[in-house]
Amino acid sequence: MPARQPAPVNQLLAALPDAEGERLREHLRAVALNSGEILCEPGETIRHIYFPDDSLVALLAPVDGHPALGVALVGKDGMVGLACALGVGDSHMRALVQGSGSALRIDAAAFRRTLQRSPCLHAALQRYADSLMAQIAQTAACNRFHLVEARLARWLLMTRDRIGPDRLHLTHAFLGHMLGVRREGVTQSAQALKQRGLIDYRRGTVVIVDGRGLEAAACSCYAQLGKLQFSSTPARPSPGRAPGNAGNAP
Amino acid sequence: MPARQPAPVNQLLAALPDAEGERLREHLRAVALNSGEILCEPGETIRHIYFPDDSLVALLAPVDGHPALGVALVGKDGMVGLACALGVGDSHMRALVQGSGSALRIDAAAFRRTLQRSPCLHAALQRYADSLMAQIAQTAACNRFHLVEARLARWLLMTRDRIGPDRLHLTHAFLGHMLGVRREGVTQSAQALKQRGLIDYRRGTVVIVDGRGLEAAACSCYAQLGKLQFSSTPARPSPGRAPGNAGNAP
DNA sequence: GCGCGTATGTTCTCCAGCGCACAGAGGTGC
DNA sequence: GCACCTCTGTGCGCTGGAGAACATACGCGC
Repeated sequence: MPARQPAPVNQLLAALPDAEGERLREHLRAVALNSGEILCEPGETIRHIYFPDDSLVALLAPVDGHPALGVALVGKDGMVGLACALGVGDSHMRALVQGSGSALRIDAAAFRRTLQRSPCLHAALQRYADSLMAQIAQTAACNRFHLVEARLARWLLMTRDRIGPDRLHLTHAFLGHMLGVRREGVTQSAQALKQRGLIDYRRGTVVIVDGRGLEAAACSCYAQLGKLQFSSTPARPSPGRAPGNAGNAP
Repeated sequence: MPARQPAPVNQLLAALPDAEGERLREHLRAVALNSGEILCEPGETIRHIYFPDDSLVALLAPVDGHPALGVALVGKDGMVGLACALGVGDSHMRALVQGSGSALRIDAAAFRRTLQRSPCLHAALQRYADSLMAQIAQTAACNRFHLVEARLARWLLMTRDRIGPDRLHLTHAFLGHMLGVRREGVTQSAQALKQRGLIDYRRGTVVIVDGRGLEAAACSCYAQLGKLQFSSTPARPSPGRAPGNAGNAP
């Protein structure tokens, strides 16, 4: 079947009025992001802003000894380098490509200049900042209270929601880093989900078999965030709020 | 001894130029906040914005069964109701008063109107949003990796940094809610810190005896955030970055 | 179709923190 | 000074996940 046909385009950009969109697009350039690539390190000055299309970027919080913990996912619903939009030059987090794909990139300086003349973009990014904060806060609580299995299910669903297809390219070790647990813990939880027929996997690929079932296995944080995430960045400037899961029909 | 003498005033407001400050102050009204009071519930529309002076507000992330987890502290360095400043009407978090004291309050609608004519305030709030996000992300990682004792030390230090005096009014049970652990766990960790002469406590009051020692007992997240927190909202527009612990001399 | 690197499976011990139940010990109000 | 309530101390057994050390299995490249 032909994947990636619906031309997944970044929702923040898609929602812009023509004039602003045009102005921004002059500086945007399509780039390919490869899984494992690091776009930004904590403490580093932000040089580029990324608007993912079908790529997926994880935001990681650094901790002394440990490998950094995944606190948020940025896909076509968001952007990487938000701090720059908020007037802060340095990033506080590591931005790591979790899913290969394309994104639109813009130089930080050009972005800042353009942003000053783009009230709609500015407003959208502020709303996005709010939703990202909610996502991070929820993740904080989730990491504290929920078991690995539920958190794994949540992360898989969040990944799928942002890239589209049910086939994800992820290893257990990678997921372990995101969730802040050992690789073995991921393997065990994944096995449990597999045995229940919710997912399948094999050497670096995870397939979501039963999305509804996986949602049931995930912690309540998933439903909680689903609501927030999509209502804050509606693709169309229509009045009503979009329902939680749009475009994820089997 | 006369506490609260140095007239602690909210730093976000103090940094405003006269014109903007004046305009905002017309709508601000001093209110007393009492420990345990809830200023905002998740999902609720934000009605008032608070700029704490010597009061202290904790932001909590809600989770299904559990009591909500503390993800950030807002004192004289910040504001409660940030979502409103970002153009979002509803809060995603619970705002719970952790330390009694005074704050300046403004009606959400009036705040929004004033904000449109206050570029400096607007810029400051965007930077604050960024720093708050960093704080929440760090807390997420901290909760995942660090032991209760270190996290307790961090929370106490963060509390002190925002209210000034070394005497904090907190029960073990309350701290347990903030840290997402049992009250007994707090008791044990607090005992350990007490035996090492770092803190003392007794029936709802914690005293920081050895601040430097407590910093050593806290996890690296404290130092990490100290840098971020205070550099992003400097009280004076002087060039250099403020060092981590300013104004906490005994 | 062979070999090697990477991904996954398995087992064991250890421990921080949970849940529960109850025992003091300060304060407050009458 | 008595009753009462809230805060703190302590002792269980239990378990999710950490750490570590392997065994297997898949698949790419040559």
